[in-house]
Amino acid sequence: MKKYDHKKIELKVQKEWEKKKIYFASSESKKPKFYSLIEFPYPSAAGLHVGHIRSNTAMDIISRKRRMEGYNVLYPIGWDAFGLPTENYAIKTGIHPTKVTKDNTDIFRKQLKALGFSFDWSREINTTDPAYYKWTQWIFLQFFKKGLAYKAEIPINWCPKDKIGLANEEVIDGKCERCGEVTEKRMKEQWMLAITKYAERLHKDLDLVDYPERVKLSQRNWIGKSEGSLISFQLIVDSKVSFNKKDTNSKLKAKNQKLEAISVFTTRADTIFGATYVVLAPEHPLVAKLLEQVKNKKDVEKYIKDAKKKSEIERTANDKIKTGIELKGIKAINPANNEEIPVWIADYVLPDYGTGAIMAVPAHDERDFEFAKKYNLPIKQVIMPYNLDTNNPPRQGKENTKREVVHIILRNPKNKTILIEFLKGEKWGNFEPKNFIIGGIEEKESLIKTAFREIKEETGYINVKFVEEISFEVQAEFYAAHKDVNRIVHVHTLVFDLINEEKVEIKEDEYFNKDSHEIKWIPYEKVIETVNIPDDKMTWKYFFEGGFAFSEKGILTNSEKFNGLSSLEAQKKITEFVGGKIVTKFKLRDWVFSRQRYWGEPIPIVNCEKCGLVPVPEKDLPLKLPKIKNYKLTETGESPLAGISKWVNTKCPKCKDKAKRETDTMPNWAGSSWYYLRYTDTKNKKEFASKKNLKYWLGSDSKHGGVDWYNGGMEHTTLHLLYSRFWHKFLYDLKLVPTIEPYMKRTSHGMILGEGGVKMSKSLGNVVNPDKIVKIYGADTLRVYEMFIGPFEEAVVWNTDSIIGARRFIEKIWRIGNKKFVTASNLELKKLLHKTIKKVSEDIETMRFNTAISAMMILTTEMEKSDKIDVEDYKKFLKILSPFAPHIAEELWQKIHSAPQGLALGSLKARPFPAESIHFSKWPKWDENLIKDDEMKIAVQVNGKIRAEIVIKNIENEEDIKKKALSDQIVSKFTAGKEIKKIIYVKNRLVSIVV
RNA sequence: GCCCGGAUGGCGGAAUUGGUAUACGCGCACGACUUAAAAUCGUGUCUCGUAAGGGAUGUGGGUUCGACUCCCACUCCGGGCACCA
Repeated sequence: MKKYDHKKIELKVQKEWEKKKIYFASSESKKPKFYSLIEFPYPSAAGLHVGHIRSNTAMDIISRKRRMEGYNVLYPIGWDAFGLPTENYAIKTGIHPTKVTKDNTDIFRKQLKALGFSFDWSREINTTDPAYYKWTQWIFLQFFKKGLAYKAEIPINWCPKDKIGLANEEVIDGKCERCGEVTEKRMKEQWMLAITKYAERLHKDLDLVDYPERVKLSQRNWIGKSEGSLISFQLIVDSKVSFNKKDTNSKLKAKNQKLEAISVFTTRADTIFGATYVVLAPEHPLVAKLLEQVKNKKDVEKYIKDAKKKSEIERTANDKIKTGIELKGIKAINPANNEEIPVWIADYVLPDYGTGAIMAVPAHDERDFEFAKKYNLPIKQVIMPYNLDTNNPPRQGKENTKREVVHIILRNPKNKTILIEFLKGEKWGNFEPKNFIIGGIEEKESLIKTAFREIKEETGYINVKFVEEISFEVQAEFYAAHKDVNRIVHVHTLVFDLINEEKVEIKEDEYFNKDSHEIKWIPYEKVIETVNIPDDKMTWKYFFEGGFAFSEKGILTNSEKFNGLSSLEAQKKITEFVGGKIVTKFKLRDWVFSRQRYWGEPIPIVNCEKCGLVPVPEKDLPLKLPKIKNYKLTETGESPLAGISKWVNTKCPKCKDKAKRETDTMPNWAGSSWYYLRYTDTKNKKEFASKKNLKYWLGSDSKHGGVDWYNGGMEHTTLHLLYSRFWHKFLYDLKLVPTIEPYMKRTSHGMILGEGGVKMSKSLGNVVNPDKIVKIYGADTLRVYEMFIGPFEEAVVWNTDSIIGARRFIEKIWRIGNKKFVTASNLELKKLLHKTIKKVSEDIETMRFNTAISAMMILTTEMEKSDKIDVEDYKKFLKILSPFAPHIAEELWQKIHSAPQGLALGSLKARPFPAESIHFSKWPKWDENLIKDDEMKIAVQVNGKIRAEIVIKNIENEEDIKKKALSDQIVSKFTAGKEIKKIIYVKNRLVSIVV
């Protein structure tokens, strides 16, 4: 037999496939359809990346398997060719982007064909083709007509180097995603798409689709849905400032001096009694109005001006210190308790989230806390942590008793220690508490008086001095064994200092005596690790660190009639009480849709002085990009199109007067937002795709239809994937697509990293050239290698040295083809084959390609050893191999069909394609009976340690197996003289003996 | 800071989801074939120990007859978000 020659085989097979157009997907078929999709590549000058090959091969394997399972498969390919790199290249070289794109796609096409992907090349699309972008523009006009595409003067992220406005998503760490230049804010009139109108549906419909959880999660986070309350705070002229203090009617008059009310958004209405000030964003529209009433107008104006000047980097810097300024002479009224509280302006409040104004609750919000500390604003606790004692939880059926309790931090300031009580014995179950001095408050007794009494009773110290009450209360619930009741205690913590060591004798009783009770002085820094009840731990931390914001939910305190409610209950009740409204807000912003660049779809709108923004009539689409000589950017930030007066100056489609064209182009996310729809009907001149074809390829079940399987990168989760879901939903609303979601199933490949575990990049010089690998090892080897390299959904490191393993596997398959085949079967081998069919069939579905290949490697090793291979078995093996290594599988398949039985294949020259392609043969089924083993080895454990291995037969019952295990020589050595307590038998796995 | 991943031999990675840890591949060592080399095939390859046996899945604890797998605390690495009230 001739040596395996990948070059000859692969080229021949590929030509044959192309000639017979075997991957052509007809939209008229009785077969069930399967639409598999990869993200179409951007045809960069660098050529195909090994990462492209990874995801393309994976979906190729799935597509090929589906064809063999009888599906009519659409596996299309195209080019996402608009965008900056091509344009920048054009600027540098003067070569027209169209030409650059053509050259690059030619290279990509050749490379992809060399890898043997089963794309339907007749459906190739290109986003820069006017026949394609005609429909991108057409869809944009539909957005415009529905009022979802609009122009707005907004601060945009401006990259001074690329001279382009960027969407928030394209700014990474305040820098341009493409060139790394620090971006700045600029006010600019931009085209926007109202994706926020779809926020709720984009969020909710994730329930319908089969995406990886982490993808759903990050989309949900990006959309950022939160439910909260809108609450109005009445603003008034500060009574103290405006009126003479002697005026007895000052409060009344102040009430008459009502200003505007401000609406705040909060998710924590339960904390409103702790709202000690309100804050407006510097950009808040009300600020200008209020300025008239403000006493410190000049300072406030200066602050606002400075805030605007700050760059994005400065505003979002990690260690940014919060700044703000009070609006003097103005107060807000907290609607919960009618207290007058100050009004501030600060840039930590974002203008475009919620209402651009907040109620600040420093005790329960970290940002407000930080701000309050800096400007000495009051901090008032209204939420108590709720500590359920897990060592000693409340018991069902026991009486619940409420108690006010005081915990005392008794300090010895001389040696910086505090007193901790140690309770011993089993009074608290098997938990031994270590805590501060604790005492219940007797009726009508003050906290301080109680504390003095408890200190004396429990420690004997009499000379102590009250220092302060910690403004951090806690609620705890536990079972009090000595009283047989459940306790709900409200803990107040007081700090005392020891003046001297003078003591009286301690009275002992049953609960409280020397044997069970001990007191120790613990240094400050050891308190946290010593104390073991959560209440004291938290309170100490609060005291020692000088306070913190407790931002979790809990139980209300200092909130008048709402005291004792849980946060959740209180949110609704308080919102109602203050006349607020429950609303939903989203983090998602509208999509900035303009780019001031040349190489994109022109926005088909005409600016007419009389008629305003007028859409280009649909019959005039596509609005083609004009040919220009100079792609250089304008200093004004306008698109290069603005310089082509012949193109810009046009007539208004409505009134026929002189008008100017829109010169902005669309972002490169536009073409990719709907490309999967065009694939269903690439040549259609009347519609972006016919309803018939859409219905065939997406399905007619609106809730459960769409592309069957879409694989792509994690980096597109919040960009492309979200954008295209938005477009699709919009088109669904226009009844132009049959399903509410574009993609039924989404999977994500991991990146291929360069050697050393770093990203492949030109600058690091670790980019692997796939052409070279294909030349040396062949496409089949490269495909197998990339699938074998590691788990598909995780990042893997490229290692050129390991490719040889994949090549050896392919060569081994070739050598097996040189064996003499028989019709008699080798049962052991047959069994292994069927196990492998099962494994490969299942692993492909879960994208565990690496273990599928591993199983086939084991099978081929056994095949090569065997001198009897049933030709039908070998054919089955070739079938399961064929999605992974389609060329060699096809070649051997064709040889078998031209070989007389019993003859080594190698002696024959295969006529090309005497039989139908292997890729349309029937996917083999495994025989369950052949998979079962009638004899197997299982392990025997004694006390959890593996001691022996026994052989059992399928037919043996559990008792026999246990007996066999016990009678084993080695096992009996370990069980000798010991009592057997338990024997556990796990079917077909092991016997575990406990002695 | 928050969210999501991850950590297993010299290396890439397996482990039926709680049941014989290290499958498969790379590398390495030895052997066969060869005048020789390459290729190929075979054998071995976590670790300590002559053996019996012991120890190992980032660290420390826990649950269990039994833990890479579950729970708690932590370390390191990768990715995303970042004042979203």
